[in-house]
Amino acid sequence: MEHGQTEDLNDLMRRRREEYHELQQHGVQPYAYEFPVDAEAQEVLASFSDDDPQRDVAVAGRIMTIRRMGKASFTHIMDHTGKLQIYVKRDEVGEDSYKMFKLLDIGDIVGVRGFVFRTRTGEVSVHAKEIELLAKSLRPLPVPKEKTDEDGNKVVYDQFADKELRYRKRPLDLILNPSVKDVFIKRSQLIRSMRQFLDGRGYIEVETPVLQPLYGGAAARPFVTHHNALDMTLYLRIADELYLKRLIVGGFHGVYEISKDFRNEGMDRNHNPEFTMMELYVAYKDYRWMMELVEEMLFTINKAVNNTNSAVVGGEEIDFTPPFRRLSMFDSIKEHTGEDLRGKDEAELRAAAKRLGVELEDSDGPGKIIDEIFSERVEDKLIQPTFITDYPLELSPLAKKHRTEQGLVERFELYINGQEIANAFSELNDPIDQKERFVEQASLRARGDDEAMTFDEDYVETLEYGMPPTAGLGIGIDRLTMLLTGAESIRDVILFPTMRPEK
RNA sequence: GGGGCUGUAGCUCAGUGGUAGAGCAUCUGCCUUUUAAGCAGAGGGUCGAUGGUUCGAGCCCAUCCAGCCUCACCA
Repeated sequence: MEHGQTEDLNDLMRRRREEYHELQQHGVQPYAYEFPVDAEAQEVLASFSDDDPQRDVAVAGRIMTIRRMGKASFTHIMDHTGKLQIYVKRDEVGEDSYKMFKLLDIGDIVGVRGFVFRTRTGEVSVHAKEIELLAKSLRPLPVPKEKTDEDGNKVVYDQFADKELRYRKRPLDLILNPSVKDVFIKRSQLIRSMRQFLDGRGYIEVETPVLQPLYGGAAARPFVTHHNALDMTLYLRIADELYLKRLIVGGFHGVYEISKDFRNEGMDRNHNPEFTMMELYVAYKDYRWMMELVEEMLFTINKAVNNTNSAVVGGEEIDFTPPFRRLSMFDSIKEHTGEDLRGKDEAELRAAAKRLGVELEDSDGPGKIIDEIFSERVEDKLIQPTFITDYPLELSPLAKKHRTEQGLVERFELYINGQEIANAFSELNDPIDQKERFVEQASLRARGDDEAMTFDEDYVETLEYGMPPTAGLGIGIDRLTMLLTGAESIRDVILFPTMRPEK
């Protein structure tokens, strides 16, 4: 795709290449080897004092604006902390340097040595004594114009706002829309804080296979690949669950993994084919214990990211202060629809769905009907953090039967802002029960449900050695990031979201 | 997969059938504290692609490609 690009150079790019050669002819190396930076934009601005205006600094960054006025010019450079104005005067930097400077463009990266001062119009700037080209930019950078109006509001003209281009050309997006970087800094803080939380409790971070001979642990269609030397089909993991629980059998008391999972399904605002999941398994604990851990973890993480007890999403303020509300699935449906589905058979459930205007497939069993009603009528009303507990058994082939409620499993999902953020259960550790569940899944698959779980004999065999009671948890990192940063699309929290190739 | 919208200069966008436009960016000239700097001038286009209708298509029609929004399914 990049071959032959020299033929397609438009005038702007041709011009920059000419400048590149011209600079070389004047003995200027267009790509320097290093520059000893000793100050950053934000800090220079913050620490300036009119009483002591002669501080010398060496700063470096990308040229974002240039205003040339004959024998003197102003330029803004941007480093990783922000923008800083540079004053370049011919009589100060010298004739050769000023000639070099005139060959520079928006997008070029420069190093500047000079002293900090305040201009006549009041902007703290660096008065350049030396300016040095560090990297020539050969492609035009669509830098938007900015103005600060009388009320101090920043007005941006010709913003780089095309979503397709922003996702395809993320480096440009990061340069031109600096607030994008904040989201990914927060994402990093989120993951770091989660690790600290889990490490602090002594859980071990592990790595399990991405390439799996059998995929499992969730209901989803996989990506399929092939290993040449073994001549076998391998699947990209859809979840880590079964491997992590093997490690609990192996004697780890608590393991977690922050992993990329892959699901071969539709893409939209909430789904990317590859996404990041944290899964945690802790021996001798159940799902009730896990609720408390989740509350505490999310409160801690949000505090680390947003420095408050809450986050704002879509105009709603989400309060992360524990404890979160706990509500059984049946009670949540009763609360939001008036229908009490407890103990109802399939015909009664279908009648309730009809009353509520929830459409069903003929093949939907009782568990699926309850889930449909919940999804349609309850889910999006759960704005503040709410644990929905005790799910129908058919929907949860890896969860343990409820200790008192017939037909249910000990499972919870945490809903925040109408979205599922966490999924957890008391893990099924009875190998005989587990085998029966897999058989049930296999029959669903035979009936054409291609999201039904595959029968993992090796996993059942592992359970037969004995797995302690275990609590398991999965948290979607991308969605949690969306929640904590107020992002509206998963593509805004993934640096390089999956895109169809151009052309 | 269904529905809606979009694709024109490097960027943001006008352009309802008759010689492709604006602002910014770029280039030339002037300008030594400017800040959407300013003034004067210049260059820049396979109008997403292919086919069709027409004397004539950026515009109308069809198909395709890509994207966004939305609904359905999924974390």
